[in-house]
Order: sequence, then C-alpha cells, then structure tokens
Amino acid sequence: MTDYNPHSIEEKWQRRWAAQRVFEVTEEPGRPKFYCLVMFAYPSGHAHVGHVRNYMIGDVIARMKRMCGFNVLHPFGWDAFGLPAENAAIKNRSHPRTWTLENIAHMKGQLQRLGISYAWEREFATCEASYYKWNQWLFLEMFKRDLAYRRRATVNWCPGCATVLANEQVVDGGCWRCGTAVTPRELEQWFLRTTQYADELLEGIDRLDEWPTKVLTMQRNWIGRSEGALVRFPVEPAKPAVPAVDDDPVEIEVFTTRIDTIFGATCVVLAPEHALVDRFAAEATDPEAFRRRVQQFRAQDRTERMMGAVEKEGFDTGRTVVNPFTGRPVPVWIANFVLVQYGTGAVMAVPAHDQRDFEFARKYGLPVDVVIQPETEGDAAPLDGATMDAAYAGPGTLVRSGEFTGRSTDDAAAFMARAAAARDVGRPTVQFRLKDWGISRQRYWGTPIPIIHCDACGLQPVPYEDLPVELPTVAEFTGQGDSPLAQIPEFVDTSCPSCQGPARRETDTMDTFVDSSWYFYRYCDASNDEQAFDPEKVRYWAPIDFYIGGVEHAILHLIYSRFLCRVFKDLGMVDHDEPFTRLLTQGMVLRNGVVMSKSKGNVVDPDQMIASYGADTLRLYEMFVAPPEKELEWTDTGLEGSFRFLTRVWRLVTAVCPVVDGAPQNGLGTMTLDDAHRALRRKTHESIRRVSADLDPRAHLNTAVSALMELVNDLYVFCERHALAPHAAAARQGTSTDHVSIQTRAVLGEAIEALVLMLSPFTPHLCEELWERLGHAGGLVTVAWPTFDPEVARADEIVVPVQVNGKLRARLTVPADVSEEFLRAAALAEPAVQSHTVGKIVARVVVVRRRLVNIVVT
RNA sequence: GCGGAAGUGGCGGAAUUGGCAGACGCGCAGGCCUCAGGAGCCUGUGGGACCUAGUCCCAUGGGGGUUCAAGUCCCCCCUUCCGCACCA
Repeated sequence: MTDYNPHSIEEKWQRRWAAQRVFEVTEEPGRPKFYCLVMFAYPSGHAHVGHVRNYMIGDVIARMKRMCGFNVLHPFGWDAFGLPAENAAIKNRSHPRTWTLENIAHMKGQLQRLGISYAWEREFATCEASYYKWNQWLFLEMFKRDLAYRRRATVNWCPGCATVLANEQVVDGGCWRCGTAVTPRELEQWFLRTTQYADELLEGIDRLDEWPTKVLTMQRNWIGRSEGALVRFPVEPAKPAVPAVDDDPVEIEVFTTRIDTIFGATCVVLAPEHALVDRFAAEATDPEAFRRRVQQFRAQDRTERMMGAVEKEGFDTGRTVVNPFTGRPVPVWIANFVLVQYGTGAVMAVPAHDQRDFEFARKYGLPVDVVIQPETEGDAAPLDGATMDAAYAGPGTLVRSGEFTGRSTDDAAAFMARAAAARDVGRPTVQFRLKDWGISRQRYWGTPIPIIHCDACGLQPVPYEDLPVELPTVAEFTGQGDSPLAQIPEFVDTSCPSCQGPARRETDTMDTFVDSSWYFYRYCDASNDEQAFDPEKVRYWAPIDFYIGGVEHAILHLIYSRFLCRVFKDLGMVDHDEPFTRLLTQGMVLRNGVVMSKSKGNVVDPDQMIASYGADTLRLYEMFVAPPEKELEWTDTGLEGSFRFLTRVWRLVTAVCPVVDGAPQNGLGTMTLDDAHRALRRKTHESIRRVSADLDPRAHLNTAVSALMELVNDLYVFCERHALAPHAAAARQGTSTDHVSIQTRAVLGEAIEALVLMLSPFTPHLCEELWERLGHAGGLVTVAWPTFDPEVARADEIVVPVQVNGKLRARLTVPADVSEEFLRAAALAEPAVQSHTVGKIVARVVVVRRRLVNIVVT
C-alpha cells in the first residue's frame, strides 16, 4: 500500500481533465441542462482561501449535477475593468492592461490547481474589446429606446477615485470602494432608465422563492415603493416692497403619503437645494442674510444630514403658499432635514401627525393642528395640539377637515388624492427610492461610451459598423486631471457620423457594473463576434439555475442584472423573466475572528495549503467546517482533520481494492446476508439518500460530508470485524483475500464505490484516482450518481424511545413494521417504565409509529 | 428608530414535518501498537447529584404560553450580526 500523495494525483488528473476537455459542453436539446455559476472575479492579484470558497461550493454542485445526468454549464471569467488597475498603473507607471492580465494569469493558475471544473474555453475578460464591444452595442440599443439618456445632474463625486458614483455605490456617505466621503457635483451624465422597470423589479421579487429572504428584503427596501400624492401649493407674491425676479406664478409641489392630513399642514418646507430657493433669496428683503443661512445648511456634512445626525433646523422664508384644500396661506420654510433627492425636495409639514414635523414645530413655535382623532377607548381625552408631546401617526377619523371630516383614515388618503386630481391641484402618484442608474465614469479603464458630440447634430451614436470604440493605448498614467480619455486628442477628435463635420467623442467610460450585469449571457456564446450572444443558445442555457456569490452584491449587481434581463427581453433576445433562479450567498472566511483580507494581514494562500496538504484537503475542509451561507472560521487543526480523513479514505479504499475488485454486486439482491452485512448495506443506502438530499436541493454541503465520514467510520468497523485491512491487526495477517466471503466482497464493493462516487464532487482528484484503482477506466466525471433502494435503506429493527410524561425512561428495540398496539403494550410492560407508572393512573398513551411512545400518568 | 437573520458543549457545527438534543469534526483524556510518536487504531468526552456495575436531576440567551411532547410554534425581554436610516 502506498501513502496518500495528493500532489502527483492532483497533477495527473488536472492534466487529464484538460486534455480530454471533460468540462466543455455544447447545447444538447432534449437533455436537461443545469447552469451553475459563481460570480466572476475581479482580478485583484492573488486569491486567498476566502475568495476561493464560493468557487469550491459551485464546483461541488456542478460536479454532482453532472453525475446526475445534467448537461452542466459551469463557466468562469473576469470582471477586468475598474479602478484598482488604473491606480496600480499610476503607482507603477505601467499600463492597467499589464497589471490586469498578470493578475488574471496568476489567479487562473490558482483556480486550476484547485481542480475547479470550469469550461475554460468560454473564459473571457470584460476588458477585451470582443466583450466590451457588446457593452457598447447594448448601450446604443438602449440609447435608441430612450433607456440611456444624458442629463445634467447633481451626482455623487468621489474625490479619492476622481469619479462619479451611482447612488448604490455610496455606502454611509462614502465611496463603496475607497471610503472617501462623497461630495455633490453638477455634471452632464449618462443614465440608464432603471426606474422604467421599478414596478416590475419590485413585483418580480415575489417570485424569487429560491433567493435568501435577506436579499429580497434589501432589494425591496432599495426600490422603496411608496404610494402617495403630489400636491401643488401656489406661491403668493412677494411683498410689494421687493420686486419679483420674474412674474411667472410659481407653485411648490410636494409629495406626501398622508394627504389625509393636509388640513393640518401648517407650513411647507423646502430642502436647501430646492430649485426655488435661489429665487426666494433674490426676492427676500435681505438676500445676503437669506443666502448665508441656506449656505450653512448646504455646507452641513452631507452624510450626517442624510443620516439624521444633525439637529433639525430651519428658517421662515417670509413667503407663503396657499393650501389648496383649506384655501388658507401657510408659511414656507427652508430646513436641513428635507432631502432634495427624494420626492420633489419639498414637503408639507403636519406637526400633529408626523414626528419630524412635530419636533420642528415645537422648536419654532409653529401651530400643531390636530386633524386625525384616534378611536378613543372609554373616557380618554381627544388629542389636543397644545398639549400633545408626540405626533400621532396612527389611524383614526378625520376632524376639522372640511368636507372630508368624519372619514376614516383607511380610505381617506386615496379618496383625497383623487379629489386633488379632480380639482387640478394634485394627483395620486407612486414614488420610488430607486433612481436611474448613473453610469458615467471619468476614468480610463472601462468601456468607452459610444457617442459622438457634434455641435451641429448633437449627440450622435457611433454607427454599429464602427464598434468597438477601442480604448486608446495611453503612454503614461499620471492620475492628474479629470478624465484620462479627454486628454488624448487622437481619441477625442473625430468626425460626425451624420454631417461628417468635426466632432468630439464622449470621454466618459461606463460603470463596470454594466459589464457584470449581463456577462452570464455571454458565457452561453462566448466567442460570437456577430452578436452579443445567439438567443437560441441563451434560450437553452438560461436562466441560471444556481448562482453563488457574496451578499455584498445583494443590491448593486443583482438589481442591475435583473434590470438588464428585462432590457434584453424587450430586445427579444431572452425569454425568461428573471436571470437567476436560485441564489446562494456564501459566508466570508474569517481568521482570528476577523474577515480574511490582505489589509488585515491574515490571509491564507491556497497554494501554500495545496503544497502542504493538497487541493482536495482544502476543498473538503472548507465544505465541511461550516454551512455554505455561514461565516467560516479558519483553523489549521481543522484542516489537518480533513487531511486525516482523506488519508483514512485512501487507506481504506486502496486496502480493500483487491477484495472488491470484480465483486458480483449485481447479485446482492438475491444474496442471503447476515446482520453485519445487512447493516453495512443499510448504511450505504441510507448514506446515498442523505448525501443526495443534502447536496440537492438543500445544498447543505457540510452535513453531506459528515454523512460520508459516518460511512467511512462504519466501513472501518466492518473491516475490523471481518479481519480486513486497513486495520493493523488485519494487515499483519497478510493480504490474502481467501478468507473473504462473496457476500462480504459484494457488500463492501457496493459501499466503497458509493463512497468514492459521492465524495468525488468534494475531492475529485482523490476519487478519480481511487475509482481508477477500483478497476474502472475512463474517469468518473460523468459516471452516474449512485441511487438508493428505500427497502434496503430502511432498518428492519428500530429503536423507539419511551417517555413517561415527556421524560425519556426506556428504549425499545422492535421490528420496524411493528404495530401501534404492540408498541403500546411493550412500552407499558418495560420495567424502567413501570417504576415510573406504578401507583399512578395512566391517563393517555401517545404512540407515534416508528418515532416514540409517550405515557401520560397522573 | 425601522426591517431582517441569528443565539445549542471547551470550539466549528448537527437535529428535513413539533417526537431520543449535541450527528460529524476539532480539542482534550485514557488505552493499544511502537525504539519512539506530533503516525495509526480503539475507547471516553454537555453540566450536576447520589445509595456510583447504576439511578436521578438540570440543560438549546432569559421569562411566560400552546401541546401528551418545544432547539423547533406563539408572546414579552436580553444580546450579537447584517441591511436601511429625517424617504415625508
């Protein structure tokens, strides 16, 4: 018997898999497909054992599904555009491409050494023109349909990265990547019209029943649908002493979800950034003082203001508007707690029924007018604006609300919104927190936006035949100036496709999330240079059956992808509603209680682990030690335990090879077996049942491994009893198999082969090697997954616990198919039970067949 | 503040439908085998009590409840993690 030597085994099988292209697939109509995908990688440099965890999870599922007869697409690629490459280029005075390609080469080697079963022939990197050409094509299709548009907007500017960020990329007021506090900036920007699909994106969530609820909740919150009404308050003229800046009558439009409280609106409040603020300042008696106060609010830390950490402050503009429902004038204030980016940037304040408004009113002595009275119980006093100490936001009956007085809040809001529409002072509406997706980035290392600016013709799409607009090679990266592309005249200067006159290219590049929001379709047809993908191929493979990735993409990537899925559907290129049927968000890998990361200095390099223990040990350890969704605390001793287990498997299988080789397993059904043999068969079939269910549909990889460990433990006991290797005592008796019965050989053979097959998704190299040594040629990648016989898996004797008043008192060993009556009688006759029932009245005996007996005494 | 998930031995974690709590592994202890053991194999390992071959009690964050039966279902509270955060 030779020792378990992972290195030679792993190299041997990795070479063979590649040479025989065993993981490459094509469409096979009529054969069930399975699209297993892990989120592709940003090539940041070196992957650590935390990065590779999800690749290993995906590999277990892919390999298992392959054995179950599915045509499995399991591709990999690179999310290769992005800032770090550019920053590294600035630092090293090199080119982002160089840095990126080197990292890809290294990380690909790491994944290949782990034996992940990717269809490498479909690999691509998004920084290749053959990929981003289709980004540009997609952009133009959207531009044609008005789903991509340009407008001047206040955007989130990250001074650290010197670029714009989408709302989704601002985390706690800072840049999601570098953490620098973002600042507002006015720029012409490109947007994708995600709001067009806001309702669809929200409703679709209800059908994503194989996604973690956490992700669904986050998406619902992010979309932030809110039903309410827009109401216009006409602005009254400024005092005659101050000339109006212009004579247009103006209105302030507010969004409210509580139009039923509008009779209690005692002022209207504008955000400091509201469009009317400047005009009001100009028309104020002391414009300078007015502007100074506004400026104070605008200067307040944006983050803190958004997070409500700043005290509510405001001032009266001196202007009034008319409440369209009461006809009475109410003052207009400007306050720091009103957000310009939500709704209309103006609100009506109803202090009696909104806590924020209440606090504001109390601070500045504004009236608190109660217009909703709750259902009073008994003699509770009705609400009084003068004495309340908090707003009442609950349900009730409208009071002092004109013709609406007496209505219930249940339907008043909808009714009054319609009334506003009838009077032409407002309308019912739905607000979303979700905004259109700003995709302009003032950086080099991304997809150039294929638009040409012509002074005569305006925005002109680059003609399709001119795609791709390739990134020019930039000689040197300095990090100076706003947009690298804008500094390259050869790139910028072009001619208008429409009038042939001189024109300028757009110099913004696309947010890299555009690249990553449709790459899964490209895998289906990765080398197509005629179109983004052949819809027929995507029809075969999509949607993705199993998608694995980090929960950090719960909002950004997964909403953008769901959005582009709908765009492709409208383009007639896909026919499914949702791109990802099932989503698994894997947990992080920690070491010493903190997330493994280069900056924390606690990373473990997979290559070092492979050098010490082999890839199979690393794979098994990460699959076994925690469920996929949970965090995994890295321990060296745990890893050694996994190595020990594989050594145990190796010794077991190689030792019994001569015994089981050629054993007549197909005769098992007719053989007469003794108890020990039946027990092992039962364990084998029970293990097949458990492992199969644990992998699919449960994806409880850790319990699947423990079931296999149990099987191995039982096999060791069986071998010891039957004087077989690998036990030391047996080994001393020599390797002769003469004493081994045909029954033993058959039962053992069945168990060993099932073990090797079921372990193979976890530790494929080891299992391939063992499978070959068991006498099978041709590899096991597509060998059928073992099936179990429920009759064999069922125990013929079972242990039934007996409780008295819910406390365990005895155990009965009985035939599995025993009747309830027998169980009941046997339980009552048990001495250990009788000692607790003697002298008492048996009130009830609960018998659950095959589970337990509970005797209730009083 | 709102929403979500979770809380089980010394540790990682099991427990598909309410039915023997602690599978499997790590660690620890003892034994076998050995020149040796940081290899291998076997055994033990939630806590406590006692009349210690055994028996009994307690135990899944805390407290109530439903039930013959609760880690699992319901209510209240505590803690941790995550998400959203003045969204009108």
